[in-house]
Amino acid sequence: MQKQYDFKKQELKWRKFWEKESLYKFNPKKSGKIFSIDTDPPTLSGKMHIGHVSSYTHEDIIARYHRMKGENVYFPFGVDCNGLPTERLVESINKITLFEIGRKKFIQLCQGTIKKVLPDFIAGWKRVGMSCDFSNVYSTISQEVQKISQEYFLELFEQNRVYEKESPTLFCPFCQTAIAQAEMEDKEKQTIFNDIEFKLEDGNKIIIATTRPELLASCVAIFVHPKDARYKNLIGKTAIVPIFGQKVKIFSDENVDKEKGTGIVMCCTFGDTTDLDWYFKYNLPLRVSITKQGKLNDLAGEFKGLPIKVARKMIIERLKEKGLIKSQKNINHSVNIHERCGTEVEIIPTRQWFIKYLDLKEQFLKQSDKLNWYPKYMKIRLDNWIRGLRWDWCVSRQRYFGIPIPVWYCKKCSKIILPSIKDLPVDPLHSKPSKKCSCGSNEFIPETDVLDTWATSSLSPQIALSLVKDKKIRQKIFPTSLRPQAHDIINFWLFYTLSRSYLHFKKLPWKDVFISGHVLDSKGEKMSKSKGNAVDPEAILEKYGTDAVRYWASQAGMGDDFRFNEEEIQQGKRTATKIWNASQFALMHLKNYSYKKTDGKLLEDEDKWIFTKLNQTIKEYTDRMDKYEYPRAKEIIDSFFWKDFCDNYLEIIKSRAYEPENKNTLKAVQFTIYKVVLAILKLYAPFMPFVTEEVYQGYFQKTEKTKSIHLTLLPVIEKELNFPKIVPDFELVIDAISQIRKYKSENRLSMKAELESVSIKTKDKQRIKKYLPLISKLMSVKEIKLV
RNA sequence: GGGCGUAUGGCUCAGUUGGUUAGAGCGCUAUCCUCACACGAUAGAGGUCGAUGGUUCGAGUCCAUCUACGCCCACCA
Repeated sequence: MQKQYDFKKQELKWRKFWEKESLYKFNPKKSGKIFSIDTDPPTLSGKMHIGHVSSYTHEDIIARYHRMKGENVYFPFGVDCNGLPTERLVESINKITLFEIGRKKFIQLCQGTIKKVLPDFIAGWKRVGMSCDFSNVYSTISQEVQKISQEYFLELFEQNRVYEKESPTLFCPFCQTAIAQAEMEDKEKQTIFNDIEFKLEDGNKIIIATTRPELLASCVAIFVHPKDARYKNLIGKTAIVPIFGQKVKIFSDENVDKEKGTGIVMCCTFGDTTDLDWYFKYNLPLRVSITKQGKLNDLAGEFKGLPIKVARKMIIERLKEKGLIKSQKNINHSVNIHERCGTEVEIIPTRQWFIKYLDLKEQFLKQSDKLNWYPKYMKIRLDNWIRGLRWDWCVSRQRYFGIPIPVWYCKKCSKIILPSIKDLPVDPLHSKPSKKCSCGSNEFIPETDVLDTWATSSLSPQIALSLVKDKKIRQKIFPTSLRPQAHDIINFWLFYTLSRSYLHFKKLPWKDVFISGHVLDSKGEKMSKSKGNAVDPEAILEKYGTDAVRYWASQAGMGDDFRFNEEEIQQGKRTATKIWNASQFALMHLKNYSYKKTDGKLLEDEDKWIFTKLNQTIKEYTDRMDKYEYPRAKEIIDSFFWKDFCDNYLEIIKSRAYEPENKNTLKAVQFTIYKVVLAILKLYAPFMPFVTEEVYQGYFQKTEKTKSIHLTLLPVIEKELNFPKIVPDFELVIDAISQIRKYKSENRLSMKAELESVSIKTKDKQRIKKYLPLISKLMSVKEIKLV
């Protein structure tokens, strides 16, 4: 008999089988409650990482569980091919830059490259055993999705929720695009804190500390703290900015930190978000001295054209020449960088499109209240984020590869022209409005900006829905039952989807939200390519098999970051092997058995005991799974399978199975094995879909008829097979066996060594009596004395 | 600075509404090649539950304070 379960062969075999049979294809006609999942479309990147493996395993376990509960599971799959990450990928694969080949060619290249890499990319998700409907994968850049995204954009336009405005915007000079608040990250950087001397009109001098002297040309005001005794007399006076000479007023504001620098701060348009606040609060003049390219402009006079960092050096040099730098020190401070490229973010007034939602904070908070959060405490993160919002949602990006903003401007009267819905999707660059402008002009300027990726992925429930043709079913799918996602994008994807759903439907997009954590390295540190501690999922899957890796992943509870742990994967592999081995052994005794329900009446006490234990297991397992507590459910089935079934039940019934005293006792064993093994396989199936399928197909499929274990229903508690009274009696038996095992172990005897006589302690001499023959046979003891 | 979370044997984690000797797996030690499985079995050693104080007849489990770590947000002149 084969002693090793060959996972490699089996996993490939069953993956092919599932795909060929369209096992997970959504069937709108199937009866039963619909369980719909707003699957997170992974961002198209070269390869999946280990974090994907874990979070997608989590949602797949949930999906498989609900499918086996008899629900009609809608589990779509999509890939986010939109925007900057794809541009970057395409550039690196093709070893070109978009500037070299131009917009039109670049977009074509993107589309071509996506086609090429997508199948391999998706294959990763198939490999981890995802039970999505892969027959109908969406891409966020497809024509269909473009239509959806543009249509909802137009809807917001009609609601007066979309506007365009020249406004100070978070801008990435490297990516050449506006970005959203959520796209910023902090980074500690070393810089120089310069104490610079300013002259006052009255001839006095003040010292201002700044890390950004290159912005002197943009200085529009100076601030001190209203309660700073040192500078009370400065308030209201006028200072002269060195080098550039503009005169600026000195104000007082609570936001000034007295302890920082000299306690006097210059306000530039714009150095940071505080400057922005002051700009609006005190209605300060606008003096922009840096360009979108991150260079100084005309306002900077002789420094014009210099990149920010170079200009900083030059201006410091100039100040030094003039003796205006009083001191310098190195400090570490954190700056806002663009999370996609690491460039320091600037605030530059540009014309952008916004979705107006700042007025809806209260409503969003209410929506958050109504949502079922798993785990509960993640809600606070969203609420904090909503409360802290300061900007409307900037949805325009000055990028090439994305969904175009469906807008033209009349060349003559500048009016905004929208396409009609039936013409969507449109690319204003390559098409024209179907009608003349109301002013009579037939010439238009196309909008060249594209939509922010999140403006589209925030419609993921609608996108997923669009794959289903039947309208009635669509109504049942939305709001979806579940949104699974990781905690790092609560402020992005979760928030944006929730807000879009409110704007368009005044509804929650989902009933439940399930948040999963991150995978850390074995030391508990974040994995990253630069650190070199990232684990390659492919190598791990290759080494241990998918079931084993899923076993590891399923130890992470909701919301918890957890460590990569190769030992736990090994444990998963052992479990898969044990399932396979125990099944082979158990099923060996069913060779000439055909399952009959009436055999359930022939049960002996150990059979009744294992059935009762099974029922307890089913109950606890189901309770946990319903609350998305799959790690506990896994432990429950582990313990039942390994301890109760393998270590005890199978040992106890061996003699009955090998040398039965009569037909009935054998039938009872066979009946029990049949039902319990099948139940174990089913309970493990959401976690370890491959090995359970292998065993099911090798035996049970013939009798159960269902095409795959993954389409079967979970075992339920059968009243006629529940004998709670047996359990305490049998605990005595297990205890007695354990005592004899201990005696043999301590005396270095083999477990099969024969003993003349042994004494065991028991709580209840009367009740254990009837089991003494069983114990003595199992443990090869001639006489058992009760103490 | 605001918020959230976590701290239980060497490691990874359970411990539900406070109640008798704190659990599991891995690792470790010893024994057993027991006719499914040595990726196995049996047994054993090993924690007083981050710290301090409090509530209580009784606290890992509630309260307060503190410490360490992680994350989110703000600041970052």
